Amino acid sequence: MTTPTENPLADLPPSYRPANEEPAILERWLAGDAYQATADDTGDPYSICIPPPNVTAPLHLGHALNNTLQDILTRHARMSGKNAVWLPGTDHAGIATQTVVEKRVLAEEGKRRTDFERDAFVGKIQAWKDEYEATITDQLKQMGCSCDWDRQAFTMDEPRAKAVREAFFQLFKDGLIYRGKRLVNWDPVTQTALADDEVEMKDVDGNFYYLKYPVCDADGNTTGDQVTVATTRPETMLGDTAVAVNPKDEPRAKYIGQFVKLPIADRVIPIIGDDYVVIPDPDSDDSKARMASGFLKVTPAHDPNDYEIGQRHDLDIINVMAPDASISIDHGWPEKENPRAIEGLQPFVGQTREAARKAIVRWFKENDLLAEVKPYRHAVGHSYRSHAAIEPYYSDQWYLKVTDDRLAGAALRALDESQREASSHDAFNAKTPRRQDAKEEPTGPTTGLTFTPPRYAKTFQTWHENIRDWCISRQLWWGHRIPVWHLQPDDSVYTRVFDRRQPKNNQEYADALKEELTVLCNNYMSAWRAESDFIVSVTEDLKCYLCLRSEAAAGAIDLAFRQLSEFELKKLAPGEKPNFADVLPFPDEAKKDAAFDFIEHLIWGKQDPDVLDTWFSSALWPMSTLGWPERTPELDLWNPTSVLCTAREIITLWVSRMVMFNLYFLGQLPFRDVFIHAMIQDGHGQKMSKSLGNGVDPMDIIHSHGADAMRFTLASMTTQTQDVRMPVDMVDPHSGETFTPKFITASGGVKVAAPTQERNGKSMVSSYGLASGEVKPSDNQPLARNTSEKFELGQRFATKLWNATRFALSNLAEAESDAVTSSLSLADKWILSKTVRAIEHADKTLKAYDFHNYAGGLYEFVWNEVCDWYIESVKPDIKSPEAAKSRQALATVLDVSLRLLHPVMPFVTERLWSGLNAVFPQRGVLGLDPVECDELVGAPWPVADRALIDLEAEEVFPKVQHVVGMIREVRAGAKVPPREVVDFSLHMEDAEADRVRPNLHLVETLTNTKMVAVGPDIAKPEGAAVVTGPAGIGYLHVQIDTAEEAERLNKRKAELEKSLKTLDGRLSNEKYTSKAPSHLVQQTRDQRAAAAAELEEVARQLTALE
RNA sequence: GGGUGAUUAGCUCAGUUGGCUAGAGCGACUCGUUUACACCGAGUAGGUCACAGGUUCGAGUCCUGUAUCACCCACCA
Repeated sequence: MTTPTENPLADLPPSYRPANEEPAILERWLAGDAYQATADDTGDPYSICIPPPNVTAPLHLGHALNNTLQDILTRHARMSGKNAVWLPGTDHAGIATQTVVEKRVLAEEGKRRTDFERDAFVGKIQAWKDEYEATITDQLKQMGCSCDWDRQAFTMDEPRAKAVREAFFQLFKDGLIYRGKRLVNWDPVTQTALADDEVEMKDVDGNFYYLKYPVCDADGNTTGDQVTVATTRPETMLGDTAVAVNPKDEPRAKYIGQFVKLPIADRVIPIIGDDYVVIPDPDSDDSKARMASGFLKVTPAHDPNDYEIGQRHDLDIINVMAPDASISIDHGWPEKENPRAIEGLQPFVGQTREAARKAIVRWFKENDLLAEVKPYRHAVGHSYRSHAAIEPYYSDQWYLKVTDDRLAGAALRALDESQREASSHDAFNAKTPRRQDAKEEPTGPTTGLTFTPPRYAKTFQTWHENIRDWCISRQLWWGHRIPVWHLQPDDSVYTRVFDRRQPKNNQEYADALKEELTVLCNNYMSAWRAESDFIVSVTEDLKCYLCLRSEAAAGAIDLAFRQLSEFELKKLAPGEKPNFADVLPFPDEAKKDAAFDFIEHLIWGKQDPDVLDTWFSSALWPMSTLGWPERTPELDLWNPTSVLCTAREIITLWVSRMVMFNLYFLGQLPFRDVFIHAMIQDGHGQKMSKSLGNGVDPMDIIHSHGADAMRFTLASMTTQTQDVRMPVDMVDPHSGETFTPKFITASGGVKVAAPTQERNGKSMVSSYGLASGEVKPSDNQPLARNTSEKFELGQRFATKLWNATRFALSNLAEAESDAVTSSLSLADKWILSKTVRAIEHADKTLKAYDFHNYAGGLYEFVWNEVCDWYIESVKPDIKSPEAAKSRQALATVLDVSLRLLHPVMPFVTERLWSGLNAVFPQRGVLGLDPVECDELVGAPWPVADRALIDLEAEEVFPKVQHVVGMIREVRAGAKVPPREVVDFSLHMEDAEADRVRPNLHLVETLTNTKMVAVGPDIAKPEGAAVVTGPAGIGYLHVQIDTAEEAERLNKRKAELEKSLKTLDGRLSNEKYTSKAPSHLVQQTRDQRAAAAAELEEVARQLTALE
């Protein structure tokens, strides 16, 4: 039913300008709550948690890709009738955000973090966060991301903080969080510990220094002998506590048991035997064996291997550095009473690592103790944030025991069997026990974790098989404060415990102390009616910690101790009790005496100043965004989520930890599907990053090409094997011209090469204040917008779709009513059949996360099949009364195309949808009856009846295409003017001709010819051009140059002879005909027959020409 | 040191379990502005599928080795 409206095309402008259309569409979606989901809706649940972008900076193209893919999945799920939700949010990104704010504050105010109170500085970071969270949210909205914005989360907002406290508490209670004094990866610049995966290895040029140590006896009397140790880090020798030799090292093993007198530090240290030491071998393949001296200096406080050796041999651990990695005797130096040592050390104290290294080497040289220096290139860990060299540093940190089978083991077992590699790891023989206080049976899956592409399963597996405990504390201000308070019992508690329990060792002492403190705390807490909200932990060295579950509990205890300090309890006489009653009104008055006991015997320690590693809160994301620890309907419905879509760099940092936590706390996987997509690099294969200045703001691309173009291009570039290269250009804001800056990494700086174009002899780059040569990244904030020609693909496609729709709508609107009965033409049947296949292809590719082929398939369908063939076929007659069915088909094909494309190009399809609705509201053909819908965003996904697949049409239409192709080729070759209508006759076998004959008007339409004869006995008209091909032989009735004709025919002849030779060779091979599948052999025979027939004809025509 | 991926047209990339006479987009060249579209249409050229062996009737595809590039992991003597 065509119901022409007033002038529907008035609001579909002739050319497509995304910037003119997208904002209004976005407005309509947001106002109409198009993205919202509720937990009480029916429909299969579908959920995705956004990988929360860091609030450090605006999003770049990598995010655009990541979020485009998620939006495609979400919109597809929503259209497919699922109860789909996409949960948005951002990550506080502890160290990263704090670092950028520190830099800004230093640049703008000249102040350092330590010039502020903690709360004041956190306020500054909070302001930064607010700014960038708003920017990021706006970027996502403009990209068309259909997140449920009412559910936006932040990893540090109150609901997420609650989840973090709860998770920490439970892990603490279950004994999985412990305090340990270990070597950590210390970043001396940001002065915090880093996790193993926050350390980047870089090759650096260094030296091997060979230092001579005098041998002595146990009392320090030198024997005159010397041993030579080899080291890359001479400055750590101040902390040496042994020299090690391999016991199997024949010539050197005799030194074991002797001592050396450590120079400068004036310390007598033993020579010990340890297998770890590499035996020197100048001919070895191992560079270490070539460089080794056989004597290894052991510095347990400054080298992880030495630490291990130290543990084995019970060596002292002497830290010789301050937290800023300068040489210091105030952080664990044990020999301050040795005046000779102090005197020797004095020149080095306060020097940086680098300066101390030179100074120590100089000292050894001056004292004739430097044997040799050899250059050596080796890998050194650097902070991924400050890029400073990591210092192995001995300090107290909190650890999560991820090595526990309940965590790493469970994660390993979750991996789908089809993706597991053979492994003897213990975890595969174990079974995860149910957690003690898990309240309800989990209903979700615990196994079947599947990676796409599958190779990333190996990364996951290897990581968990070699996992080490996770250092979760960070010495930062921006993050979740660790919910642990340090407790200090007074002496009377220790005495009481010791007297009552008579502990035999430290462990027993610690256990007894823990019980005692638990009773004390319990009394206090129960007076506040807050039982079981705390856990007391006592380490082996009798340090006491109190972990609190809730803010309320923390508040209660904090209140008590604030009062405590006011009363200055210490000043009271022994046994004298202050009167708390007035200031501490306990809910349970009966227990208040016991509560006072608690206050009296504990000196309130402060809350741990450290914060948690950012990834701790990220690990809870699929739970915390859905309301955990509350048992919300959302959590029940949408956890496990449907898929995690991310880049490979955070498989270990994030994916692993989400899997472990979700399994641990909820007993089920956070998701079963993990889709790992490509990374976007710049045109030179370098990773895009803001610091390199090659990061592209998606808003620039939206500005130049439109959001749909960006999305479509990104999706179609994403294949499963390769990273995506995106050459970055810049647009001159004044002239609009594009030029290509070149970015070359050079020691953290960026080189801007001369631009490709120069105007008026003046470099365009320098007109932006960018000189050629080294510039600082911060100088490189482009005034010009970035762009990339890559996005023209999507832009052209959007325009094509726009124009095809305009054509259709103008004809549908102006057409007469469909009173005359009509039937579907060959072209109609063919395109409807292809439409069904397009639906199936989209379904299949989306299910497989094959975005490249989803986008590519629709591009092919719309551009080639619909536009180039179908529309061109129906064009001349589409308005006629007889073409009513064709119009129905055209509208339907357009309808389906818009639906299929909507997930990847939501804006333009939505815009065209309203045009289609206005012009042709009731569409659909038998077998494909799309449900009407006002807005495409809420429209159902098309479902096709396979009965609409028309094999006959799919066979005949290509024959028409063949004939058309033949004619066009000759027309172009013969330089026939396109407007000129030329007669054409087609020589074809009868059976074939019968099938093609009803559709000859198509050939006429598509080639601008007039078909004068078709049949088995068509003779060549005098002087006509010959057209040959698999479809038959035709004669184009034009006068043609004989030489050109012969040349063309000879060329074709050569092609045919070549293929005939190949085919004959195959067929004459008996092994082929006997072993290859019969249908292939038959196909070869058919091909041979066709080629032979055409060759014969070509040869005959050639003879005739001569 | 270990691992993963890549190497296909001038450029950027596809190529599913071996059947290929190797494809697409961009760029190049030739024609063309007939009321959807020059952000277009029609046509053409352009490839020893990195290299060397092997398996097979048949290899871009599987196996082995080599080279180059990228990324990840690894305790800095």
